[in-house]
Amino acid sequence: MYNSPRGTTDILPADQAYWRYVEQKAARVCQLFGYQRIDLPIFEDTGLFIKGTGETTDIVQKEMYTFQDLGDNSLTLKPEGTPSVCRAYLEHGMQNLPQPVKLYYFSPIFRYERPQAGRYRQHHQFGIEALGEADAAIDAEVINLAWQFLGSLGIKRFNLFINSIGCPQCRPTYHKALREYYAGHVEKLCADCKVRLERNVLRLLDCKQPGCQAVAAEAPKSIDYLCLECDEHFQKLKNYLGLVGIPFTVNTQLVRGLDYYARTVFEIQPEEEKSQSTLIGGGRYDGLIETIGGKPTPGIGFGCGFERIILNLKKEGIVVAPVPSPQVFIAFLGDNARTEAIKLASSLRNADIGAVVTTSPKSLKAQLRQANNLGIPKAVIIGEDEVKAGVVVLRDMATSQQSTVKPADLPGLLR
RNA sequence: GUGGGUGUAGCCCAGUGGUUAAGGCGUCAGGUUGUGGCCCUGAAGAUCGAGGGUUCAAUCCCCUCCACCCACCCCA
Repeated sequence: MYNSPRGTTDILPADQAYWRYVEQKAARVCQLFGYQRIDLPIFEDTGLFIKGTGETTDIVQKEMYTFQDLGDNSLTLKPEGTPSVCRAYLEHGMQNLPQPVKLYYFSPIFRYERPQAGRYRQHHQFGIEALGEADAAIDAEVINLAWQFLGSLGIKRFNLFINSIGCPQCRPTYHKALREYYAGHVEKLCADCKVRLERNVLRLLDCKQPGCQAVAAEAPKSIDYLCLECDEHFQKLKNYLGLVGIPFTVNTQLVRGLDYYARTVFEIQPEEEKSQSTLIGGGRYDGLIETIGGKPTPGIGFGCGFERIILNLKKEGIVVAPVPSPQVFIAFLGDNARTEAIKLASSLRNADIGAVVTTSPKSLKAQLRQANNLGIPKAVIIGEDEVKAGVVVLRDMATSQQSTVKPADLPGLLR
């Protein structure tokens, strides 16, 4: 016996309605905002992530599924979507398209992590990216799209948090201030944070240890150190969000784990926050495309985990429409009827009507039970008498009403 | 990677150091001759997560491993 690999799950027929629902809502909201679908490979050259995602990130340092293929190339199963999209943007000369280029994707994502509720080694993301536009209006649009998406799913309680972490011009000043501040409080920090102080000061801000939180609460805030341009950008973003009526909270301790973020970062959380609860996370990555070999090009986007969305749909008791059943079940009695049943099913399908026939002969009782269990609304019954008369019996499963009809009339009656 | 909890049929679960491991849901089949959903009856389905150990004997005790859940970490 084999099990699915650790941290992976099978998406069974019983759950498909949720997946299709989320996918359809996502595609619809993207269409409403003018974002176009792009599908990308699930593995990429390892270097793309080392450079793009960033060498110091946890993702690159300890979570990638990296392997050599038979041609001795180092490949990596996508640990996130953004670098792939940027690679495709460059590879296909999308700088020459009207800017911004607005894309969305669905992709499995692979990270070697310890599985937990809402955290998997293979999960599925819906993501969008807007490339080639620096104006804060696009930041607001991306956030707006995320907001509308959650709303369209019927999820009621969620909150938006935003922050600005500055740009390469102003961030050094802030980092310096942060380091100086923390230098005075080293003794109060947890072991992890002492390491972070050396490696990635920003991360100190979102440590969950009570001692560290107390220190972080008093720490200098990035928004107080923004350069003129970054500050203006952040003010504009807030204005645009107000314009479309999206409530937000500025969380000055919001930092994201990827190296490439600049200026805007944001997260959407369900109201009752738990440890693996972030529904949507994103931000601006103006340096990324240059890092992977393009001309300096601004970009912003977000990622959204299907599994967590569906967890919340279920938690909020949102009922989704089931994947529709075929319209008709064809029951037969005897070999001659069987022949007719198979031919009839085929011709109904050609007329775009879903039809199911029992594959091995069974009692009529068993066949109707099967129809019932499949949720099929109509049954056609063919016995020897019907074959002789060239008719069939049409039964409505909900009302139990039956009538004798000509096979040729069925498409009209069933459609 | 660290710590804690759990692991009995497809699902939910009872149970015991020793003859055929209980029940519910679901599945399948019957309840007379060609009719589903309710009800009744019956059947199939479990090497009691895996491996090792203790014991005359282990699903139950011990160890290891694996998986899932929870927290840390990280993130979607």
